[in-house]
Amino acid sequence: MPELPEVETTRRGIAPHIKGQRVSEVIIRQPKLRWPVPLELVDDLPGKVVQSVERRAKYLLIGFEQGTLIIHLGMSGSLRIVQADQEEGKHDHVDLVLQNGIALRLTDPRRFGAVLWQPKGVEHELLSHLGPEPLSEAFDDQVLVTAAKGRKTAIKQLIMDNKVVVGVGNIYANEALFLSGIHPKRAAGRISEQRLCRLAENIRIVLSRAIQQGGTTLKDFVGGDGKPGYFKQELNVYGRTGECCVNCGSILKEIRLGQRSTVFCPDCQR
DNA sequence: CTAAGGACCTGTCGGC
DNA sequence: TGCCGACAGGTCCTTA
Repeated sequence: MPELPEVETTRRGIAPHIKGQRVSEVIIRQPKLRWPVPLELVDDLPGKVVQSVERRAKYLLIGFEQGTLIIHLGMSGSLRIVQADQEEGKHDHVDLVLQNGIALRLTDPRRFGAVLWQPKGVEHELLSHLGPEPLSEAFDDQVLVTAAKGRKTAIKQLIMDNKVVVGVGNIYANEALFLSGIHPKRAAGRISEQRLCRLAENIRIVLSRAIQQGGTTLKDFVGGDGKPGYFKQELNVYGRTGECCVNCGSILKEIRLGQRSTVFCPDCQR
């Protein structure tokens, strides 16, 4: 589930519940995630106070005076606020129990997610080579132009490369390319500056609109009733293979690009 | 340096 | 109904 908009929605949802709270207990039921969950957290985290809840790319950063708890939701992860005594489900791997009686609970069936600890002072290796945030000023029009120069890579793979720009997942890569009228397979180096700028703009638009959508279901999400419904938004191409293009009516096609499903309009996207 | 593919996991769905 | 393969919103790591 988690693309950048959902991670941001999660961040906004959990922040008010955990910020300023002291950790009373850490429960690790399943340490085998993408990387082993550091078991020292069980002994070391209790007593510490959550100072900040931030996001970098799709990583959630829970800041303490002594360091940062890094959480990634992988492909199937979600974080929810629950009552600390709520019975755990099959894939509820980690609980951060807080002194106010609630717990931040990580659920992740596929276990591609991660929970890591980074002591204060040094940036974590995973975060140190990331490109600019797509919704920050650092993602200006030059970013794609520079990154695309001389590259033969398919443009879709370029915008999904975290070293170029972070947070553009499969769904929104497809959508942004559709809005820009660019064929996903087009060599990045063979796209005009003007079109690359349009693509950058559409990445911003698509992501911020999705965050707004996530925001509408924020309440339900935090209440523990379910997941954010942002993806109910109108997707133009993703998941619509074989259906009609909303622009021209042609049949949307699906191909594989770097093992990922890629949907586009063969007539609108060149 | 770039590019391509495998790896990590479980759950679900479509076809036979 | 049951089994099997393909596929799913991510991304690091190895290999060429």
